[in-house]
Order: sequence, then C-alpha cells, then structure tokens
Amino acid sequence: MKAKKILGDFELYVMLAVARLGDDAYGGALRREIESRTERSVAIGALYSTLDRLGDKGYLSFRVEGPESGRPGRARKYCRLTPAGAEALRHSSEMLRRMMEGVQVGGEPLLGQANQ
Amino acid sequence: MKAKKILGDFELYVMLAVARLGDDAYGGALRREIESRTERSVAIGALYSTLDRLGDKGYLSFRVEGPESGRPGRARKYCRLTPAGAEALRHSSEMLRRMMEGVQVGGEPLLGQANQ
DNA sequence: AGCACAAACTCTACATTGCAGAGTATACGA
DNA sequence: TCGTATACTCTGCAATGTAGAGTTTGTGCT
Repeated sequence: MKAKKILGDFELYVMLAVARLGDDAYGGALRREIESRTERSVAIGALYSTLDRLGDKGYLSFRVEGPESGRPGRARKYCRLTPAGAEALRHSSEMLRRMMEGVQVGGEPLLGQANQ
Repeated sequence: MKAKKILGDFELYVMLAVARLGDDAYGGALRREIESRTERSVAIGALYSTLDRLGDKGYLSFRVEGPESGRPGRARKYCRLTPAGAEALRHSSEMLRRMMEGVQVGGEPLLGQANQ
C-alpha cells in the first residue's frame, strides 16, 4: 500500500480556505473564512502553526506585504498553494469523496442527493 | 463561537467506514474497506486505538461476537454508530461540504460538477 | 491430545498535529 | 508620543495518528 500522506483535518480546512480566498489569503482572513463557514472556532496559534507546517511541507508559499492602504498594523503574510499543495488538496478531497460517496446514516444519505 | 468538536481525519475515515459497513463493521473489515477505497495504508494500531477513542467519546458502541461459522481465530468486536456518533458524523461531513463547496484549484473545481 | 496455523484484538512507545493564549511588532490618528 | 487596532511569533501542552510486536482463541490435521 503506497500511502500518500493525507492532510489532517485542520490542515485541510486551512488549505481549502487558502484555495477559496486566492490573493486575499492571509491569517486574519483565513480565520474569518473558516469561522464563518463552519461553526468551528479557530485558535490563533492553531492557525499560524498550521500555516508554518504546511509551508515546511512545501504546500504553501508566502509573500509578506506591508500595509498597503491606510490600514493600521503590521504587514500581512499572504499565502498561496504551491503545485504540490494543489495536488495534496485534490488528493485528500478525492479520498474523502470516495469514502463519503453513497454512505447513509440513519436512513438518510450523508450528502445531498446531488452528490453521487 | 460555539465550536462543536470536529472529528480528526482518520477518525472521520473510520466513522464513514462503520456507517457504510453496517452490521459487518469490525476491525479487519474496516481496515480493508479504508485501504481499498483510498490509497491510504491503515496501521493496525491506528485503527484499534481510534476505535477505542471513538468509543470513549460515546460515538461508537461495541458487541463482541464469537466465531460464528467455521472461521478460525478469536471473537470479533463489531461496532456501530451511536446516535451521538451519527450526529457527529453528519456534522463533520456538513462542515467539510461547506468548506469544499465551490472551491477551485488551478481553474478546476475541486469536486465534480454534480457537487454544488 | 498436541501442534501448526490463521484471525483478531491488545499494548506500549513515540511522532505529528491541533489548541490556547500571552507576547511582540508595526502602523495610524489624536 | 500615546492609545488603539491589526497581525504575526513563541512556547507549552493536549489530542490524534503511526507502528509493530505480542497475546488470545479458534480450526483442522496427525
């Protein structure tokens, strides 16, 4: 069994948020994105240490950009998916889709009828 | 932010496999199910310690059933979702669906066109 | 009965990932 | 220059995931 590494649950959330936000993906925005879409609270430390780890794995790259407009505060560290990151994200999502596909819980399909 | 706890990645895989296998969900079958659907190898210890932890959280219940047919070996420990487990599974899946919905990676939608 | 074999679970140790919050840096505006 | 807002860093610890050797228990053969 070959066993490509699979993203942890929070790592996956972060990668998805980065993919969705595109050029606006930096700490605070990622946090708000995850908190608003899910009912999950995002600890500040969890977020940044996960970003670092994803960077170490080569899944994310960063560019630091000083306060552009009249915004207060220090520079933002924007991030984006690397090709390896995009691949890892696709792979994790696909494995998950395969596992969820057709599963029923208490007679109800787990995913909406549109999904498989 | 309320923050219901979310299942870890491997926990989610196990719960999904239990839901799918229904009355045939025991260690070996779960392992084969996960390994065959994904390309992820499942360590024996990972599986059983995860099952235990899910039991501790009240998400799974167990029944031990001695070798029924002419099968060799010791008794199997079958497991099934409790109501709390079913709820946790639905919740984790739904949060994931919300995060994945509409996300594009490299111009391609992450999920097939049928999905959202 | 005694033994090899197979299936299945248990146990222990450790690695990775996630959580929490205090701390530091930097910029704006009064 | 001081208070406030934004944003990232750091450190310690908790939870989850990995790995594989070990034990239990039944079958079937001799």
